[in-house]
Amino acid sequence: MAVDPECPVCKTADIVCAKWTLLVVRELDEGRSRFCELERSLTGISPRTLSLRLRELEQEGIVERQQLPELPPRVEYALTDKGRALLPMIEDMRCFGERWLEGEPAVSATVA
Amino acid sequence: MAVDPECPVCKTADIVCAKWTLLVVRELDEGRSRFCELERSLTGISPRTLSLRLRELEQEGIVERQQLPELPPRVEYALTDKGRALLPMIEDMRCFGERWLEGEPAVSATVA
DNA sequence: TGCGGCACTTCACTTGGTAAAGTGGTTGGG
DNA sequence: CCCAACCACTTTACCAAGTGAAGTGCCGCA
Repeated sequence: MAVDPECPVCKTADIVCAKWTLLVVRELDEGRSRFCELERSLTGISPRTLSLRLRELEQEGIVERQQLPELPPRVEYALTDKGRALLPMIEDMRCFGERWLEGEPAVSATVA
Repeated sequence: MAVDPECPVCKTADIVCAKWTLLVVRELDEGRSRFCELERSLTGISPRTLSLRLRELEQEGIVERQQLPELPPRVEYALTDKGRALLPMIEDMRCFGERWLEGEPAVSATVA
């Protein structure tokens, strides 16, 4: 997926532009969470995609996977500092969406 | 591609997470540009993808397409205000990339 | 007159994401 | 005691997005 491995913007885009990535991060910002909890709050995500995304994010050091030593063994995911460094982007996107994408999906001019 | 049409973050992600989108925007922030110039500066993009992306971005009101009345008719693309509203995200991504993605693509721990 | 540039489009192919079902381990209920 | 359900995922088959290479129609220039 990489475009220019030298360019910080490209490298970041390669990570965060995979579908659901930012939503997973936003969800984990609410607090550590288990697989099935994420599955429930991210309505529409397939377990396969969630699984892939969590593994990628773990490899990138953006989320931390913790297998609790209980029985049955639950698994919890949490954001790392690196992961929290993605939050400003999400905030920018929220602002952009609220300011420029209100209601209609960019149909015609709202001139009047 | 849409996930939750009510959520500003999702709606924004649906636009900016298409491949090359942010790079096109960044390129146009350098000044208005023509199709083949974009093709040359965005090394690796296929003309099909560039064409699709420009059309989508035009529909969203993020870029402006201007057919100059010359012969042969050149076409120029430029950012709108809405398009410039995406620049903070790109800046965040650059920062993130520089701070957290230096050099290695997240191989192993840099603990020491 | 034919060569090259511009602004794309078309086509065949690969990759990424989805939906639905399945797996293996672990309780809890009848 | 055993069947159902829950958890944390995989597997499989499919569809959509992006790629690479080639092609199109228009033009100007030598």
